[in-house]
Amino acid sequence: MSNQYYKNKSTFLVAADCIIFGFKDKELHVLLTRRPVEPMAGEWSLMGGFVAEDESLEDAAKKVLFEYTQQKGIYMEQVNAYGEVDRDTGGRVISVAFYALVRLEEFDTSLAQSFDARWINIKELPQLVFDHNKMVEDALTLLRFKVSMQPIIFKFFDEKFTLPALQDLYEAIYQRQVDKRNFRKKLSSMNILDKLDIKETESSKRGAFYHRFNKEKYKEFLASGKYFSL
Amino acid sequence: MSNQYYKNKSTFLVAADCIIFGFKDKELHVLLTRRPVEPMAGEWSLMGGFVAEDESLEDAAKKVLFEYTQQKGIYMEQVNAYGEVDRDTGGRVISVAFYALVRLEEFDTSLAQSFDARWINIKELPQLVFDHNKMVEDALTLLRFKVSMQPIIFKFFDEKFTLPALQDLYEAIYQRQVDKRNFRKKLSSMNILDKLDIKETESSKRGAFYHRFNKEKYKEFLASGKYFSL
DNA sequence: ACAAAAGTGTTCACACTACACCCATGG
DNA sequence: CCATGGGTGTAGTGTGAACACTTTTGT
Repeated sequence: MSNQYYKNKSTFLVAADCIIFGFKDKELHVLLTRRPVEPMAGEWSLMGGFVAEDESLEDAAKKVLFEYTQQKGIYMEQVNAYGEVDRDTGGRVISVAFYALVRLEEFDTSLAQSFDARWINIKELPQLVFDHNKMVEDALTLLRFKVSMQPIIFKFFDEKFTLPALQDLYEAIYQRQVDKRNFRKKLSSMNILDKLDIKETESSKRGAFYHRFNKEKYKEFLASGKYFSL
Repeated sequence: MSNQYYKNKSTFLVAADCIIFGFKDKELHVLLTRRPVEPMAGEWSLMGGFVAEDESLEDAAKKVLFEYTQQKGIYMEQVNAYGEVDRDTGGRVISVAFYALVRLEEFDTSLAQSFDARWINIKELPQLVFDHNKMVEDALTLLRFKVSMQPIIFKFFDEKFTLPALQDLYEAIYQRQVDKRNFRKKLSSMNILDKLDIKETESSKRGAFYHRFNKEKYKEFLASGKYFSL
């Protein structure tokens, strides 16, 4: 099928590696696994898989995501391609990294166990195989940028969330404390959330009202010429 | 050399495509060529080349850059990897795009002619082969972001430049007019430029003083806890 | 009654915007 | 002497940061 001018060129294994972020215990976590194959078998690693002939890079990443989370429609974004000659000690592999945001409320922990996978606090990241630490670093940089520009922070939650939890997540992503009055003021000035009548009462006695991201309100917000900023 | 677990996996042609930006006639330009090979021979295309077995992705992009510009030490940054199954109609090719900033003062135009290459105003971008238009779009988005955050705008110039030219470039990158007093105020507040005693007298009668980006001053600026912002 | 987290407004400093005139020079 | 682009300061407005107390409720 390949054109004649494409002959005699080197070909490469191409992998899709996923930096799967989740929010848990007021901290940002990454899903890691013990690498199942040689070389470096047993070492901490990102979730990954090789790209197949009839798959796009995104398809390959989605396949990996679904395999380990069983969630569909996960928010995903490409980070970068990594292509140092010796990056993978098992052979020449070009790897394309994607980060993904998963909703931990609906995460099946038994799944994780069958893959020897664990949610690791990003503040306690171990040494990972190959250049995976660099991938996580790059993914975090991109995540921070995107969160500040687009309403993707809500994708960590399954529809509804409390403002204290949202703030905890924000603080976990940026690793810095923010004033809750200022945080709430910024959110309410955008008018993109619905306050529900229900309270979440597990993490406090008084209880915090649930809120919901309202897509319609967000469209109006954009239409008024403003830009999202957190 | 490849590990046994890597066998029986599909391999792919991998290309490095370069979005080469330059500043000319008060407008941002991209270096394009007439694609020399089938399919789509003769159509407008970015500069690109296949990655070789012993090259990193960056090496491959640098090779392409050097081939078409003969400049070394060009500022270069990865944009994204493109891997749709049918993106290249000549075969399955994964392409990694890089943007680069070249100094047009020292560009050898005879070179460009021998490659059938031309500097095209980004406001008049023609239809390009495959997904190259998307690549340029993504590169521009990234360039704009980076320029606003890091002092890379100076890499369009060969050491010295005038403030009017710098502003013209800024306006060309963002496609919007800015007030020259505000623009200069922001620059001078950072104190990262040296004003030279020489004037550039070609584009005006009075002449505009040359300035130079001062790396040492910039380090001090960063050390004082401030962040670059344009 | 008290501990623990939720919720709420105001003030101040700084950064961004808008805006208009004089200067130097070549022709 | 005039046309062309280079160079300069100020006032007003909006945005981000700092800051403390009251409310609710389970124990």
